[in-house]
Amino acid sequence: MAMRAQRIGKANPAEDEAVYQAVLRALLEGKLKAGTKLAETPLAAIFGVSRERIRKVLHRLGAERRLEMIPNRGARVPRPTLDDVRRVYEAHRVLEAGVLSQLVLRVDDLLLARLDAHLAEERGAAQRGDRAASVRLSGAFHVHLVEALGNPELSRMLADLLSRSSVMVSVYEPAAQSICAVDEHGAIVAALRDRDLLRAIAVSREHFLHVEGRLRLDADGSMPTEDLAAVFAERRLRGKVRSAGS
Amino acid sequence: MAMRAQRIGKANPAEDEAVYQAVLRALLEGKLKAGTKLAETPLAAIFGVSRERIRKVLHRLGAERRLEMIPNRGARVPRPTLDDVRRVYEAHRVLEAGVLSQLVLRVDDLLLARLDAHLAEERGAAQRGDRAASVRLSGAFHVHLVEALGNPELSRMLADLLSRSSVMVSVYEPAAQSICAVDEHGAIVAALRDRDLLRAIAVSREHFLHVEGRLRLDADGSMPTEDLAAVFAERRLRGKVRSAGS
DNA sequence: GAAAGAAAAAATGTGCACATTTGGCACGGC
DNA sequence: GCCGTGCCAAATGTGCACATTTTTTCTTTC
Repeated sequence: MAMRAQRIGKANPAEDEAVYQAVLRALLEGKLKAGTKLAETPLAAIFGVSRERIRKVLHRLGAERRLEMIPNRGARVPRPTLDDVRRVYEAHRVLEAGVLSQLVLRVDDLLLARLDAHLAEERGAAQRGDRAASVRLSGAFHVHLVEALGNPELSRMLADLLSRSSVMVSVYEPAAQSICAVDEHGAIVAALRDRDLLRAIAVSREHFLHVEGRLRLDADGSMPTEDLAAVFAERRLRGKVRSAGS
Repeated sequence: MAMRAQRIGKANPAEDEAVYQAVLRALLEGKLKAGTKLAETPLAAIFGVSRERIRKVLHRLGAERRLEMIPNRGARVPRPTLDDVRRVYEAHRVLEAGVLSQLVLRVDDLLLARLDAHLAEERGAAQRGDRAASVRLSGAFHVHLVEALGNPELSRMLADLLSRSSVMVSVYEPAAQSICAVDEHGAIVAALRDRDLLRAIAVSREHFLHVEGRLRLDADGSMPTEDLAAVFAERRLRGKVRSAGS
């Protein structure tokens, strides 16, 4: 050893993931407003990692359609149109209808019991007025439905749609994050219990249309950019910003 | 100038896509058998491009789940288990059920006419004994169904599943590529014409189960590797293999 | 004064050199 | 004879320097 002083940031296999998670969480939490430019150099300075690492993460997020990549022009937080959001919602609706059609063939008491337990949790959170838990559980209900099929492909497809729609919703539903009504979830479970596929699909469809109906275009004029350093302030890696040239 | 001799291949924006398409087509055509190691250095030599470019393409294919990436160990053509294939088929089945549930609400004469025309094409190909056309049209039927919804999200999800399943099928259904029976497709259209969702879903489900039933595990012992240079022989870029260090 | 052009600045894309990790192979001990 | 240990070769991962493209800004001209 003693061959080299200190290597600032070589071979840190977990760093990619850390940066990825940081940006992703900022996106999911709505900290990054639509239209924000995510330049490589500033981000590298903010996180204290090399530009190549930022670059890799940005392209990965672009491949996942979470960022809009334009060749030679970098990454931006997408500014979805209302139609874009509707399409994602419709995809979710269609996927859930398919899931129900499969699920109705294999409902058993165990599954129904689990769903009932989840509904109870949701009701509890709603009665407590715990908004954060309500939002979380509300999304989790649909995840539960898919995972009951035990098909990773389908679970991943839904997770993709969910995370993208939650990002989009932050544009169009600024203050009040969408909460699915517990009763509507209960109606889906009830239809499943009766093995009534047509009713389950109809209820699920109504449910989604109900949520979609709440979307508003008003927040479209949200400020396009902001201060990136502030957004990632507490997420910076390595404590300091690297010797940083100067 | 004269600062540097000749820059072999800098700034060739279409090269990424060319390599990507070449590897992807080799995968779809079954030229690359399951388990084949795709090392960066040999591929770079074969295509006559830099290793970074190969690297980027390989990682992209990995993100699309078309290659299996293991950190520090490179890329391999995935060796799907029979369960993996079944899961992809099930996902396709579930997605189509959802599509039908949406489609049944908006069938019109134009859509029915288009589907009928497609069925006629399929029958024609079958009667002519044109196997290649049959396979192509058979897959296209399901694409038609999704695209009737006009939702790019859903179309992309299906395209992903289709391309992955066709790769997988090449492992488990070596000689006879799966051809959907035209009659079964016709039954789906008939159910749509009657606006009978339950029947449409049931028929579609039967159809997929029928195709799945044909899968065989026999080809699992397919030779794990092969000669990469031969596979990509006609796809090489730049004619020659680069001045190559000397 | 405004529009068009050119030069400069900034940001993205790429090849290369090198670090790191992995896998194989030989050697030696039990 | 077999297993553990340690080196060696090969393949992957990463930072950096530089090329290219884009954007900004300053200058010039009508």
